[in-house]
Amino acid sequence: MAVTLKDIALKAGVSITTVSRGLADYDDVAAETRQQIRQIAQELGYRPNLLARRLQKQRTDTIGFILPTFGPRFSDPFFSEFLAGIGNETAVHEYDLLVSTHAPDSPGEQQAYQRAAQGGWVDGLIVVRTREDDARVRLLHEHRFPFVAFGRSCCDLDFPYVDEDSVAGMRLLVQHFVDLGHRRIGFIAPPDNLMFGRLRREGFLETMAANGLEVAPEWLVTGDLTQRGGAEAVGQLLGTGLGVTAVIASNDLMAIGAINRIQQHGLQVGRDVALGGFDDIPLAAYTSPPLTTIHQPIYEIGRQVCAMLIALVNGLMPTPSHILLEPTLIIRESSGQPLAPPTSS
Amino acid sequence: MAVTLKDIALKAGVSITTVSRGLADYDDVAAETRQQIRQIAQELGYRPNLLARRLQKQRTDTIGFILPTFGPRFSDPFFSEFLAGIGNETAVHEYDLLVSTHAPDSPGEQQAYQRAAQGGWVDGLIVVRTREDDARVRLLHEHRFPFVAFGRSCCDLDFPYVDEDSVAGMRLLVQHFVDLGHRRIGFIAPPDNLMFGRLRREGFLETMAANGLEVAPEWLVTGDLTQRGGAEAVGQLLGTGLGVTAVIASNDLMAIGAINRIQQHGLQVGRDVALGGFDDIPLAAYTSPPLTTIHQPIYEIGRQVCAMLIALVNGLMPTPSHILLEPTLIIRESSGQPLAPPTSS
DNA sequence: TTGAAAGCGCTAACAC
DNA sequence: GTGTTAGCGCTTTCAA
Repeated sequence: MAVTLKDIALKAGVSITTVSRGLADYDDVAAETRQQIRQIAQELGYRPNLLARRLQKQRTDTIGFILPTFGPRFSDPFFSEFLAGIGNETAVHEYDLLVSTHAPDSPGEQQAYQRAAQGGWVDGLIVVRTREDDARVRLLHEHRFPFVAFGRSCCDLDFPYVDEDSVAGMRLLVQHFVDLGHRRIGFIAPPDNLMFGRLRREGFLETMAANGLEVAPEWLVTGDLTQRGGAEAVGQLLGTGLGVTAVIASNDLMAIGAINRIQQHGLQVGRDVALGGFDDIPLAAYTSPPLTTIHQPIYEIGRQVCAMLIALVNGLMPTPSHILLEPTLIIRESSGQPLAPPTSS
Repeated sequence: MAVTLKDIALKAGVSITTVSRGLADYDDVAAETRQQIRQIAQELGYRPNLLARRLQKQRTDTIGFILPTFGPRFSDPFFSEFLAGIGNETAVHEYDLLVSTHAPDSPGEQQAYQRAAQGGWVDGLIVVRTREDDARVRLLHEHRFPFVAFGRSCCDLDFPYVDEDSVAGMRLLVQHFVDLGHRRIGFIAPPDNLMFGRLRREGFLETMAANGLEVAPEWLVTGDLTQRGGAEAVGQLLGTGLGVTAVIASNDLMAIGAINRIQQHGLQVGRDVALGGFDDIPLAAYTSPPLTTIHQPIYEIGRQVCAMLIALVNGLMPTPSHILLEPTLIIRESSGQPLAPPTSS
């Protein structure tokens, strides 16, 4: 079927070894022979069998990315942006990228990481959406399998990561709303087991406290990071007449869901309710009203994580190996105008 | 390093073959031996080396997906949705998914397909965004390499595909605007070399003609399918005072860019200008105003294409092998209310 | 400068 | 039931 070294060797009347060396630009093969070998390889349309080569070389030039997905789909623009970063970086280094999806903390996920770490068909892994105590991180660390994480985790372990400073980001966002005059601010929190979930929640509470503001327990609702989750959460926040004047969603996707639901309540985002998101996904600028949010260079993070990993599998410990990015506040219309000072009634 | 069959064989005092068979549940190995083998494998934490297995079996249980990207990134929600479909389907069949990105019609792309078709490290390929005369399709067809396309192409070749009926979709959309009373309709066309580009354009022109409506050449602007492209195109359409009352963007991403630009012109989408998109990406329902568009079950298409491909690499010609999906019209607010009949001045 | 031989880790035909 | 042998396609000592 496919053309192999053997075919070329036969046709050229030399040994397989020589062909191999000729094509690999070894310096110890006669220029003439090399010439001829190349010629024939060209004619026959030879392509090396990568599996064979990889088996022999014991490296795959492939990195793996196992996407944690809730539910049957992972159509999260955040990941799509992140994946773009990884994908382009792998391309630059002529690596392949193996993608698969598994529900977080599922047996399937566990197994996938096992397979990856020991099956020898990827050289390294990218771990995203770290959990507070992350079995994946522990597993890979234990096997000394190369990986780079987006997000911190398991604080007792040392491993390379890139992370955004969630606490700082949330501080910017909350302070923005406080400065606009808001005192009663609702928070759509991420699931608590996610590392960034805990940090964003902390950032929120911390900044509220720093401003001497109370947070009633009912103002804190957890959402599942999807649009639907955001809609439901904001529904809870609005439905019961809690009287919050602003809502912070802990990611843009939930914020987008929230916009929709708020409008269904007959309210206008940015006028009746101020709203903020987090991530600055590409579409955040195109919602209506455009979303005030915290910018993360998602694409860039993907690129960087991937570059670090490739360095790592090549035996170079990337420096620095712990990167913490400073987020920035992007003010758009969803956060509205400064509130009139409350009438003293 | 990694535990191999040999290690187990040594420890169990049997041959490598027996171990292999024991673990593979062959029926011709003594229950007792099998028991012991499994036991030891377990203890040692054995994981089969997939490369070796694949090299031997001459199949990789991996399918490839080469994403055509303009520019350095591919953060297109359409693809992210599509990828979700593929990803989940591969998972169901326990296949791996290899993803890479290349600029359309670039040498890199060409090479990637060559490698894939002959490098033996994927069993089949998914081709998307078919071009009218598609080098990729020709190449794969020529090599008899298994692939399934999303989109038709090269009409002289027979290959399995799933496609949406672009002409029918555009007909629905245009007719909707005509029925609302619009007569001067601008069109943001897709690049013409894309198969669906030609078809959507045809659908537009055809339906306009069927309604006896002129299309001034200036009402046709080509965009590059991105938000920015949509914004620029609509800018052209509005800036020169062409007086179109409605604009149809040939995909949602451009429509979203258009919304933005229209607002910058001080106009309101759905009131001053009617706007339509195409694809119904998940965010189309969340723009402001929500987007009237043509629905394609993107996730489902991804799933289906992938399922067909997996059937194909397993030697089953999928039936039917040509699927044409009927799109549906989703009316949201961006297309606005019926126009008042023009005053007869 | 070239070839023979071994081996990467696994599976499978064939013998015993 | 189990072992021997061969081989997937390639790279890489080691001799010639």
